This record gives sequence, structure tokens and C-alpha cells, in this order.
Amino acid sequence: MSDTLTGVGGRPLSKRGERTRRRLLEAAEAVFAELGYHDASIVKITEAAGVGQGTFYLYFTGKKEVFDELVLDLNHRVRQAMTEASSKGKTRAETERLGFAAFFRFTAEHPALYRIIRQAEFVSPEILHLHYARLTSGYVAGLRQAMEAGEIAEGDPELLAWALMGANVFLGLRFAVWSSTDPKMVADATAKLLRKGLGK
Amino acid sequence: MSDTLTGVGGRPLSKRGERTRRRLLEAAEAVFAELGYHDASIVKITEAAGVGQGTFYLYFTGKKEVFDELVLDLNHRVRQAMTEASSKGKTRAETERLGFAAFFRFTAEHPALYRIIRQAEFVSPEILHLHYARLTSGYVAGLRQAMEAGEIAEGDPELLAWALMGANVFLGLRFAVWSSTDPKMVADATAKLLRKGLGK
Amino acid sequence: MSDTLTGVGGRPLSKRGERTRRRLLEAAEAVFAELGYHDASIVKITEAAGVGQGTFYLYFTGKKEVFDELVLDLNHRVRQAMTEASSKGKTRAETERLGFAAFFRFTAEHPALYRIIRQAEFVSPEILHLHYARLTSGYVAGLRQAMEAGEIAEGDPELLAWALMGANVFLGLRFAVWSSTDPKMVADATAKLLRKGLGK
Amino acid sequence: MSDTLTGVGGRPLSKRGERTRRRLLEAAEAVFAELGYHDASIVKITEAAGVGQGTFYLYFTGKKEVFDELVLDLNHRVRQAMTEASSKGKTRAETERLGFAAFFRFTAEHPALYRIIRQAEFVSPEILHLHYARLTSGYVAGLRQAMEAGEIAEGDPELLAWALMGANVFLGLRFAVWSSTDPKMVADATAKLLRKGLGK
DNA sequence: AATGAATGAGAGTTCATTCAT
DNA sequence: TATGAATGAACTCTCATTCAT
Repeated sequence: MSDTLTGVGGRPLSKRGERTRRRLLEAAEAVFAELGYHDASIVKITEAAGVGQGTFYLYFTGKKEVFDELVLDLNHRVRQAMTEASSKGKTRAETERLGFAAFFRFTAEHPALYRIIRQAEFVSPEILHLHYARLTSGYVAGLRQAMEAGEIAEGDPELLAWALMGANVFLGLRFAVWSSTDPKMVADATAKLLRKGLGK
Repeated sequence: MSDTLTGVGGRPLSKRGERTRRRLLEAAEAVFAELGYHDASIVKITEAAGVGQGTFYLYFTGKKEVFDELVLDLNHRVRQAMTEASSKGKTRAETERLGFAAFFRFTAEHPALYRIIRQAEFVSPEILHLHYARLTSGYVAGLRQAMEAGEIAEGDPELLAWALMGANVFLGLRFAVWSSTDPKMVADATAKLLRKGLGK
Repeated sequence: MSDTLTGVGGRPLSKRGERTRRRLLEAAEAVFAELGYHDASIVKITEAAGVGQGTFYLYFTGKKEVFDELVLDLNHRVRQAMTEASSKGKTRAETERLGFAAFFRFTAEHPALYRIIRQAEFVSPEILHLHYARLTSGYVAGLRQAMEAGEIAEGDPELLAWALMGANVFLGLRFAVWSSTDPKMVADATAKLLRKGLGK
Repeated sequence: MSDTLTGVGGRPLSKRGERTRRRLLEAAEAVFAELGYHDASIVKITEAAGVGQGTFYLYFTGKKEVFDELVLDLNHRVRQAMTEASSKGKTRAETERLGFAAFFRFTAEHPALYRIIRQAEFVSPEILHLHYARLTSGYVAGLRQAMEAGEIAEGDPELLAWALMGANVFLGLRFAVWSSTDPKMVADATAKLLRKGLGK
């Protein structure tokens, strides 16, 4: 979860407060994932957290704030999963493939959480910008290095990164969320497709 | 817009009724695009259309119905634009490039409609399925032909189609909606990327 | 139906107008009987009558007016049925019994119409007053005559008349509408009960 | 009022909650009585109770629920008043007369409640059935005993009970609600009428 | 005489948020 | 720190009534 544990107005939290805040965040995640942003209500969240309605406003300024925090948190978790997986790759190609596989695995394992992110476009566009900016920045960096090393053809790395992410997101949606194809298989096919596309 | 002009209960419409229905549809399009599905209200739509609240229910059974109609209509228009543009291509590569360009152009020219369709995932999943199914089916057909003709490498055409669509949608979002890059440039880069990726 | 055939504002009606008015009245009777006053809507009535919505307001000033007219009309029909039946009786006792039987028969044969009257208490209290006043006045007259002739004990004829009517209405409701006991049987039992009650 | 004090979902009520619920019930009683069920609106009820609109839904699931509760409560009170009064009678005749007097007194003292119950036929027929079933069951029991003891002539006790109740209700309506005759006088006349009617 | 499209007030209901306890 | 009763604005939807045609 978030590592800046404060209540509204930035006041520091007691041990007990920390626990309450965490429970609210977990409950919100579950409720948003199950019902979507609009059908999730504060009552449902506080009930799921086992606290009173008023308590919610001790830790968050409102519904949108807790949503934003969740999206950012999810972003953190996806990227962590991808980085961790990538780091085990020896070659650029392997790195790439492992990163994709991690992405699809995450998507497949947390389809509900994944729904949360996709709703951000309409709930909190600025947070979605941030989400995608952070996610692509990793891709962009990798692509730029590869271009400089002459491994792949020259091109606009940002454009490539977005195309990549779009392909990944849609494949994740279609094969990992809507049906339930093996994430590894999807990752392999994607990696193969992209490697060729990016190759010299 | 739609060519089946009927009010609720399928009753045929007078000239005046047709005009009112069209104005409501246009107003709904604008309001949904600006505010999103949930923040769009019937009052706002009817105000934008310059009619009374009750009038809305003479033509639509509710908010979701008008939304679904808009998505389906949009789908129709995108595909028409793409088909029309593609048909002018001589080679498969050119056909592809022209189709993409049409897609990006449409995206760039109707960012509002574009926002609407992306909300369908949460408002009307079944309609979104239909939208994507129709959109990919064109891609799939083209890819299958190309594979049979030996122009591109073998592969799962559906997976490829979804990757393509994802890439296109995200590039459209990033470059045509969020910033305003020249659609043609994006289309060229995408076509080049994909041609290589799919080539033998 | 009503014998004063005029449109709103008391203007006289043409042959065609008369026909339309009668069809509206019949449709209203059916719709009120089936759905009750509040769930009956002008659209439903005009649809049942096979005319346009606006036509309704050519003949009635509003929903309540047509309702009132129907109640009065029903009142007329019940009293007519009772008078007609009573007139065949030879003795006072027989007259009474035949009148009651007619009342219960009417109730049993038109349970739906009967519902209309009972709603009048809340829709149009003044019309209900009129209905009951007319209905009891017959009873009162009969009772007064009988008292003067020394056939029954002295007493407040109006009080007696109301008690009688209450007994009849509830018996009608309970046995002829809610269950479906033979109206004649109910009438006989009631007559016997009352004859003794009123006897010297 | 009701002795099961719970909010929606059966949750127990605080002292403050109890007070609010009671105020809403009293306000509803007044508003239903004055305007009738259909013209009574939640806003009017909450305004009369001096609380916000939303508060209503903390205690009742809707308009019909509060209405039903009022009818049942009223039924309870009438029967209690009758039982209490009857118990002071020495003979059957006196018991009867006292019960009737209590009924008319209640009717005269609470004309508003009286109006409410008569609407139940169209709002909540099942509740009205219950109301009358409970009310007649007392009459029926008394009549059956009297028949067995040979005090009154044989006959269908249920039919007699309904006739009695009808007479009472209409006399209550006519003399205690519409005009304001002394309840005791009405009760005496009724008792006399019925005693003779039922006598051997 | 007849129409039906248009109206808008008002209905029941929900829910994010506040605040006295 | 925690509570939950109270709020009221906003929602979707209905329908008696009007009026230009």
C-alpha cells in the first residue's frame, strides 16, 4: 500500500490509525474491483472494512482520493512484478519476454483489480496519464538503449512504446481477462511479433 | 445516425419526431463525451437538445439505450471510414496503411466519440464485445488472406488482430486524442512497424 | 350513460361527437375497474377507446371529471336495478328482500365496477356523499312508510338506513366480491336478520 | 406505536433513532389522513416530521411499508379499546353495547386513522384482509358462544359478524366522522337494533 | 373534430458527506 | 479515534395536461 501513512490534512497516524487505514484501503480495493467505481459506495466500503461510515473521512478526503491511491498502488505493483521478472533475463529479448509474461500474468491473476485501472480513464483521467506515463517510461528507456546499442532499428521510441503497451493491454484484456488463455503463450506470441517488428 | 427511426414501442416517427430524435442523439453524444456516462444526466442531455425532460422518454427507454445506440452507430461509422479508405489501396500494404490512417483520422476528428466507446466496457460490456468483434473481424479476414497468400508469416490471426487493434487504439489515444500529432504520421509509423512484424 | 351529452364548456355534440364521448366513457369504466383510479392513465383510456390523447380533453375537463361521472352513472344503475327488482314484491318484506338480492347480484356481477365506487371516498369525497345519500334516501323513505304504517318499531330511520347499507356493503364485499357465495343466499340471510331487527 | 423498534435491515435503534422513527410515523399518520395515500408524498411526510428526505429511508423501505405499519397499529389499538371496554360488561348485552360504544368512540376520536384504514383496500389489500379478519374474529367468537348458550338464534356467525361490522363501520362513518353525533347514542341504537335482530 | 408531440412538475429513491456525540 | 444518524442535492422516470397542426 502507500508508504506515506497520514490521515486527511497530512497528520501522522497512530498504530491503530495505520491499521484502520489499511483495512479501508483493502476493503475499497475489493469493493471497487467487484462493483466498479460508481456502484461502489462508501457504506459498502466501510462495512467491508468493519468500521463506521464517518471513519472513512478520517483517512481520505473522499471517494475519488481512495480510488486514485489504489490506481497508483496497482501501477506500482504491476511495474514491480515486471521489473522483478525482467531482471532475470540475460538478453534483451529474454528480458522483454519475461516482462510481458509478468504483465499478462498479473492481468490474468487480478482481472478484477485490472478493471479498476481501466475505469480510471473516466474517473480520474489525470491519474491514468500518470499510470501510463510511468508504465511506458520503462519501455521507452529499454527501447532507447536498444537503439543506441544498434540492436533494433531507429524509430520514435515513445510511439513504439505506446504501440507495445496497447498491444499488451488488448491482448491481456482479450485473452487473459475475457477468455483464459495461458498468459505465457500470449507473452511468447507477442514477444515474437514485436521482436521482428523492432528488429533491424 | 440510425436508419430505423422509431420511438419507444417501435412506433413510426413523424418528420418532427425524427428531428427531435436526432437532436437528442446529437446532444447525448456531446454530453456523454464531455462528462462521461455516469455524470451525464437526462436533464443535461435534454437541456443540450433544447427539449423538455419528458420528451427524452418518447424516443428512448432510458439512458443506457441511447448510449448503446451511439456506440453501435459509432462502430458503423469507423468501419465505414476504414473500408472506404482501404478500398483505394492497390497492394495489401497500401490497403493496410490507408485503413490505419482512416482509423487515426477518425479518432483525431472525433475524440469525443472515441471517449464514448471506451466507456462501454463498464456501461454495456455486451455492446463493447460486439464493437470489438466487428472491428477485429475485418483485421482477421485480411490477415488470414495474407497468410494464405504467403505474404506474411503464419500465426494466430485473432491474436495478431487484437495486438494490432490494441496498438492502434493506444496510439490513437496517445497521439490523436491526448496530443495532436498528425494522424498520417502515426499511421505510417504503425504500418511500417506492423509490416515488419508480420512479414516473413 | 349520462343523458346530458355535451363537450367541455357545455357545447352540444354532433352524432360523431356523441359516439366518441360514449366510447371514452366505456373505456374509462373498463380501465378504472381494472387498474383503479391512480394506475389508470389518460393514455390507457384513450388507447382503449381507440382515439388520440388530445381527444379526451374535448369531452372531459380532466381525469377526475370522468371518474365522477362514472360513479354517478353506477349509482344510477344500482338504484335502477334495485327499484326494478323491488317493484315485483307484494309485501314490504318481499320488496325488501328483492331489493337486497338485486344489490348483491349487482355487486357480484360487477365486482370491478364496484371497486370504482369504493375508491370514490378518497378520490372524490363529495361524490361519494351524493352516492350514499341517494342510495340511503330510498331506504329511509321505505322505513319511514313502514313506521307510519306501524309495520316496524319506531326509530331513527336514517340511522337504520345507514346500518342497513353498511351491512349490505360489507356482506357484498365479503361474500360476493372476495369469495363468491350465492347472492341470493346472502340476501335471504340479511333480510331475515334485518326483518327481525326492525320488527315490533 | 409498534414495539419492535428497528430500522431498515432490522438494525436496532438508538434513543435518538427511536424518537425520529416515532416522529416519522406520527407525521405519516397525519399526512395520510389528510391527503390520502396517493397524494401523501415522502417529502410532505418528512417535512411534517421536521427531518430530511433521506432520513425516511433510514427507518422504512418505502411509502407502503409505513402505511402497512400504521394500519396494523391502528387495528391493534381499536381492538384493544374494544376489548378493554367490553371486559367491564356484566351481561352479554352489556358487553356488546360497551364494545360498540368503544368502537364508535375510537372512530369519533380518531377520524384521521379511520380514513387511513379505509384506503387499505386499494393500497394494501392483504393488510386490509388481516385487519378485518382480526376484527371479525372477536365478533364471531362472541356470537358462537351466544348461540351455543341459546341466547341468540342459530345462524352463520361469520355472515352475522360481517353484517355487524358493516353496520358499525357505516354508522361510524356517517355519524361519528361525517357529522358528529354522540357516539354513545349511536352505540345504543345499534345495540338495540342488533339485539333484536339476533334474539330468538 | 381529432391528433400526438411536447411539456415540466413532481414522484420515489440513493448516497457522498457532515457533525454532534 | 470512532461513530452512525442526519442531510439534501441529484438522480431516473411518469403522466395529466396543452397546443400547433
